[in-house]
Amino acid sequence: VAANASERRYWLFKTEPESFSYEDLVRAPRSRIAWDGVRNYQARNSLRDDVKLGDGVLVYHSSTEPPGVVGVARVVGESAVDPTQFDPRDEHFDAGSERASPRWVQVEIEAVFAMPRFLPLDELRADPSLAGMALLQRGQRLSIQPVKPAEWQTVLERGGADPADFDGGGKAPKRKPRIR
DNA sequence: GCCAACGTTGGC
DNA sequence: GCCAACGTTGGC
Repeated sequence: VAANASERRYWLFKTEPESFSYEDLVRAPRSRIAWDGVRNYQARNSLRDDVKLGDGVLVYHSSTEPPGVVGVARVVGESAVDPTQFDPRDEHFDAGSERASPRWVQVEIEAVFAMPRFLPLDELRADPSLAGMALLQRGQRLSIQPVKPAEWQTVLERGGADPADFDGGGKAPKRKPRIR
Protein backbone atom coordinates (compact mmCIF):
# COMPACT_ATOMS: atom_id res chain seq x y z
CA VAL A 1 0.00 0.00 0.00
CA ALA A 2 2.48 2.59 1.15
CA ALA A 3 5.09 3.96 -1.19
CA ASN A 4 8.48 2.51 -0.54
CA ALA A 5 11.08 4.83 0.88
CA SER A 6 12.79 5.47 -2.43
CA GLU A 7 9.74 6.94 -4.15
CA ARG A 8 8.16 8.50 -1.11
CA ARG A 9 7.85 12.26 -1.10
CA TYR A 10 7.72 14.59 1.83
CA TRP A 11 5.54 17.58 2.52
CA LEU A 12 4.91 20.33 4.99
CA PHE A 13 1.27 21.09 5.77
CA LYS A 14 0.56 24.38 7.49
CA THR A 15 -2.28 24.86 9.88
CA GLU A 16 -3.35 27.45 12.37
CA PRO A 17 -3.69 25.54 15.63
CA GLU A 18 -6.59 27.75 16.70
CA SER A 19 -8.65 26.22 13.92
CA PHE A 20 -6.98 22.82 13.69
CA SER A 21 -3.97 21.59 15.61
CA TYR A 22 -1.77 18.51 15.58
CA GLU A 23 -3.40 17.57 18.88
CA ASP A 24 -6.76 17.66 17.12
CA LEU A 25 -5.37 15.24 14.55
CA VAL A 26 -4.10 12.88 17.24
CA ARG A 27 -7.47 12.94 19.00
CA ALA A 28 -9.47 12.29 15.82
CA PRO A 29 -10.89 8.78 15.34
CA ARG A 30 -7.96 6.54 14.38
CA SER A 31 -5.89 9.76 14.40
CA ARG A 32 -7.02 10.33 10.83
CA ILE A 33 -8.59 13.32 9.17
CA ALA A 34 -9.28 14.77 5.75
CA TRP A 35 -7.04 17.74 5.06
CA ASP A 36 -9.76 19.91 3.55
CA GLY A 37 -10.26 23.61 3.05
CA VAL A 38 -7.22 24.22 0.85
CA ARG A 39 -8.19 27.11 -1.41
CA ASN A 40 -5.03 27.96 -3.27
CA TYR A 41 -4.47 26.59 -6.75
CA GLN A 42 -0.81 25.78 -6.37
CA ALA A 43 -1.42 23.94 -3.12
CA ARG A 44 -4.42 22.23 -4.72
CA ASN A 45 -2.27 21.03 -7.59
CA SER A 46 0.17 19.43 -5.17
CA LEU A 47 -2.65 17.68 -3.33
CA ARG A 48 -4.25 16.54 -6.57
CA ASP A 49 -1.16 15.43 -8.47
CA ASP A 50 1.76 14.78 -6.19
CA VAL A 51 0.70 13.84 -2.67
CA LYS A 52 0.65 10.04 -2.63
CA LEU A 53 -0.11 7.23 -0.22
CA GLY A 54 2.68 6.74 2.24
CA ASP A 55 4.18 10.20 1.80
CA GLY A 56 5.54 11.91 4.89
CA VAL A 57 4.02 15.11 6.25
CA LEU A 58 5.50 17.65 8.63
CA VAL A 59 2.63 19.35 10.43
CA TYR A 60 3.46 23.01 10.97
CA HIS A 61 1.64 25.42 13.24
CA SER A 62 1.44 28.93 11.86
CA SER A 63 0.05 32.18 13.25
CA THR A 64 0.96 31.11 16.73
CA GLU A 65 3.79 31.96 19.09
CA PRO A 66 6.11 30.43 18.29
CA PRO A 67 5.31 28.92 14.92
CA GLY A 68 7.00 25.61 14.15
CA VAL A 69 6.88 21.92 13.34
CA VAL A 70 4.82 19.99 15.87
CA GLY A 71 4.49 16.52 14.48
CA VAL A 72 4.69 13.98 11.73
CA ALA A 73 1.87 12.43 9.75
CA ARG A 74 1.46 10.02 6.90
CA VAL A 75 -0.71 10.26 3.80
CA VAL A 76 -3.38 7.54 4.03
CA GLY A 77 -5.77 8.78 1.37
CA GLU A 78 -5.03 10.37 -1.99
CA SER A 79 -6.79 13.22 -3.73
CA ALA A 80 -10.58 13.24 -3.41
CA VAL A 81 -13.25 15.90 -3.82
CA ASP A 82 -13.31 18.27 -0.87
CA PRO A 83 -16.99 18.35 0.19
CA THR A 84 -16.63 21.60 2.13
CA GLN A 85 -16.55 23.56 -1.14
CA PHE A 86 -20.26 22.74 -1.66
CA ASP A 87 -21.41 23.50 1.87
CA PRO A 88 -22.79 27.05 2.12
CA ARG A 89 -22.40 26.93 5.89
CA ASP A 90 -18.74 26.03 5.70
CA GLU A 91 -16.18 28.80 5.87
CA HIS A 92 -14.47 27.27 2.85
CA PHE A 93 -17.62 27.26 0.72
CA ASP A 94 -16.88 28.12 -2.89
CA ALA A 95 -19.98 29.28 -4.75
CA GLY A 96 -18.07 29.12 -8.01
CA SER A 97 -17.23 25.44 -7.80
CA GLU A 98 -19.61 23.10 -9.61
CA ARG A 99 -20.30 19.51 -8.65
CA ALA A 100 -19.71 18.41 -12.21
CA SER A 101 -16.19 19.83 -12.06
CA PRO A 102 -15.12 20.42 -8.49
CA ARG A 103 -12.29 22.82 -7.96
CA TRP A 104 -10.91 21.68 -4.66
CA VAL A 105 -9.53 18.42 -3.36
CA GLN A 106 -8.47 16.97 -0.06
CA VAL A 107 -6.21 14.15 1.06
CA GLU A 108 -6.30 12.07 4.23
CA ILE A 109 -3.53 11.97 6.76
CA GLU A 110 -2.85 10.01 9.91
CA ALA A 111 -0.75 11.10 12.85
CA VAL A 112 2.47 9.09 13.18
CA PHE A 113 4.23 10.78 16.08
CA ALA A 114 4.47 14.16 17.73
CA MET A 115 7.90 15.74 17.65
CA PRO A 116 9.72 14.75 20.82
CA ARG A 117 10.82 18.40 20.79
CA PHE A 118 8.74 21.12 19.14
CA LEU A 119 10.84 22.74 16.43
CA PRO A 120 10.30 26.48 16.36
CA LEU A 121 10.71 28.41 13.14
CA ASP A 122 13.74 30.33 14.36
CA GLU A 123 15.55 27.08 15.04
CA LEU A 124 14.87 25.96 11.48
CA ARG A 125 16.21 29.26 10.22
CA ALA A 126 19.33 28.86 12.29
CA ASP A 127 20.29 25.60 10.60
CA PRO A 128 22.36 26.32 7.47
CA SER A 129 21.51 22.91 6.02
CA LEU A 130 17.86 23.95 5.92
CA ALA A 131 18.48 27.25 4.15
CA GLY A 132 16.89 25.90 0.98
CA MET A 133 13.67 24.81 2.66
CA ALA A 134 10.60 26.20 0.93
CA LEU A 135 9.19 27.29 4.28
CA LEU A 136 12.14 29.59 4.88
CA GLN A 137 12.06 31.40 1.56
CA ARG A 138 11.04 35.01 1.60
CA GLY A 139 7.36 35.59 0.97
CA GLN A 140 6.57 31.89 1.05
CA ARG A 141 2.93 31.40 1.95
CA LEU A 142 1.99 28.09 0.40
CA SER A 143 0.11 25.89 2.83
CA ILE A 144 1.24 22.68 1.10
CA GLN A 145 4.97 22.66 0.49
CA PRO A 146 7.41 20.04 -0.77
CA VAL A 147 10.16 18.98 1.61
CA LYS A 148 13.36 17.41 0.30
CA PRO A 149 14.42 14.05 1.76
CA ALA A 150 17.52 15.59 3.32
CA GLU A 151 15.41 18.32 4.89
CA TRP A 152 12.97 15.76 6.24
CA GLN A 153 15.86 13.85 7.78
CA THR A 154 17.32 16.98 9.34
CA VAL A 155 14.03 18.25 10.71
CA LEU A 156 13.18 14.93 12.32
CA GLU A 157 16.61 14.60 13.87
CA ARG A 158 16.56 18.16 15.17
CA GLY A 159 13.17 17.43 16.67
CA GLY A 160 14.59 14.48 18.55
CA ALA A 161 12.94 11.85 16.35
CA ASP A 162 14.56 8.93 14.61
CA PRO A 163 13.63 9.18 10.91
CA ALA A 164 13.50 5.38 10.85
CA ASP A 165 10.51 5.52 13.21
CA PHE A 166 8.45 6.92 10.36
CA ASP A 167 8.80 3.64 8.50
CA GLY A 168 7.75 1.75 11.59
CA GLY A 169 4.53 3.68 11.82
CA GLY A 170 5.59 5.33 15.05
CA LYS A 171 4.12 2.54 17.12
CA ALA A 172 6.48 -0.38 16.77
CA PRO A 173 9.62 1.01 15.15
CA LYS A 174 11.31 -1.51 12.93
CA ARG A 175 14.68 -2.59 14.17
CA LYS A 176 17.58 -3.23 11.94
CA PRO A 177 18.43 -6.92 11.84
CA ARG A 178 21.51 -7.67 13.84
CA ILE A 179 24.46 -8.50 11.67
CA ARG A 180 27.31 -10.36 13.30
C1' DG B 1 -4.41 40.39 -21.33
C1' DC B 2 -2.82 44.31 -18.46
C1' DC B 3 -2.54 45.99 -14.04
C1' DA B 4 -4.44 48.65 -10.01
C1' DA B 5 -7.08 47.66 -6.20
C1' DC B 6 -8.14 44.66 -2.89
C1' DG B 7 -7.87 40.57 0.16
C1' DT B 8 -5.17 37.19 2.62
C1' DT B 9 -1.25 35.16 4.84
C1' DG B 10 1.64 34.94 8.48
C1' DG B 11 5.91 36.48 10.79
C1' DC B 12 7.07 39.95 13.74
C1' DG C 1 -1.92 45.25 15.14
C1' DC C 2 1.41 46.19 11.44
C1' DC C 3 2.73 45.39 6.99
C1' DA C 4 5.46 42.88 3.23
C1' DA C 5 4.53 39.61 0.00
C1' DC C 6 1.73 37.57 -2.94
C1' DG C 7 -2.76 35.82 -5.01
C1' DT C 8 -7.16 37.18 -6.98
C1' DT C 9 -10.47 40.18 -9.00
C1' DG C 10 -12.37 43.01 -12.29
C1' DG C 11 -12.46 47.32 -15.19
C1' DC C 12 -10.72 48.59 -19.30
